[in-house]
Amino acid sequence: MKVSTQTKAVSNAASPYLARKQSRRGAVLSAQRGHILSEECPSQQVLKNVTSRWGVLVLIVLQGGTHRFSELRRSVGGVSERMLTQTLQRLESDGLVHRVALNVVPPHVEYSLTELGAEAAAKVRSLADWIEINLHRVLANRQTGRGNGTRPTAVPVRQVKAARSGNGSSR
Amino acid sequence: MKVSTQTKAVSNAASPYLARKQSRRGAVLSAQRGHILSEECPSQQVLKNVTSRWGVLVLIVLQGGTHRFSELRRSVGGVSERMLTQTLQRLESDGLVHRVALNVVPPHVEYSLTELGAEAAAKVRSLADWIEINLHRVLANRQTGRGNGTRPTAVPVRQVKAARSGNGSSR
DNA sequence: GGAAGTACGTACATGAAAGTAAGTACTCAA
DNA sequence: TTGAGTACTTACTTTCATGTACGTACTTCC
Repeated sequence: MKVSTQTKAVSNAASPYLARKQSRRGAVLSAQRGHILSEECPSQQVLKNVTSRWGVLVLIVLQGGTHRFSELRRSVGGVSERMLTQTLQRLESDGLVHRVALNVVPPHVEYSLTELGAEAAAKVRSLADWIEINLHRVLANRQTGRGNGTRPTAVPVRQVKAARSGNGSSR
Repeated sequence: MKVSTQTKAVSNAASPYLARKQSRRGAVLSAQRGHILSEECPSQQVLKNVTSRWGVLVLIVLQGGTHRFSELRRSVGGVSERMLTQTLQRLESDGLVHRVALNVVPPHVEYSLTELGAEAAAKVRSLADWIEINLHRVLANRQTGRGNGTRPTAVPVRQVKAARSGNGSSR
């Protein structure tokens, strides 16, 4: 019953999407790039885990070094224990986070980034940094109320007979 | 509460989260970084728009140049018209995407990245590229079934009396 | 002359993500 | 002796994202 196919259904077919990319980078990348754009490509799942609401924040915090579960909970702000657990488990199963449970009675678990995780975290943080730095530019845009100016609500055009859209505009 | 503070509640208070970061970067960044980690910081909303399932893909496609709505729909693979519209509108209101509607009868609308959007798209793509290139490493991890090895399901420790967790582990 | 294409808007349905609350087995400080 | 802290799990609920379907005002293709 709805096994939350999240972390599942990926382990089997680990083939068609792993096309060798290093062969002729640059060219292929901008031309076809059929991987992440095609649905059901496992990379979309990884992307989701990494860019999920809490995933991003956890990766950023862990960039600062090893943290205990409760430290993470306090650092992130707003996470519920349930969500933090789930996020960490997904990141762990993707090999981005390393978990070490000390076998003591008041539970003590330490989380840190793996090599893989450190690389991903760097990318994620780069994005986050950009957003924080440019936030004012984005907010400025929102206030000027773009997004509904030219929008014609329905199709109010009436006497403007078609202009034959026979131009390739792009590509 | 529960005003669906999503797209709202951002326009007014555009202040406490816009702390000047450029002043003493590096240092502050790794030390406090209170912005994206604190809930209700508008940057989380921007992050969500940019890293949403379709947001990422649209940005990547638009990096290839101007596209019409229908071109985007075909390029992305799996998007419904509704979702594409919504995604584009959010990106537009964030000032990342520019929309030009030609006033002709078979509707013709062109979407392109703004300067701001191009910067964001570069970051996003960097992440996406990393994921595609390292996908095999992640998938390899999943198959070895990490994530439940050391996990003690409940609290099976019994005779291991507390080891005084009085260490600062990190930070 | 009916079908398909265009770029949406809107209503409804579903499924996934997230929150809430409680339980666990034990320790330590008050 | 009560309360808080630890690192979770499980069950249940709510919120949100997304999908599906249909309408539109017109044109072009078959």
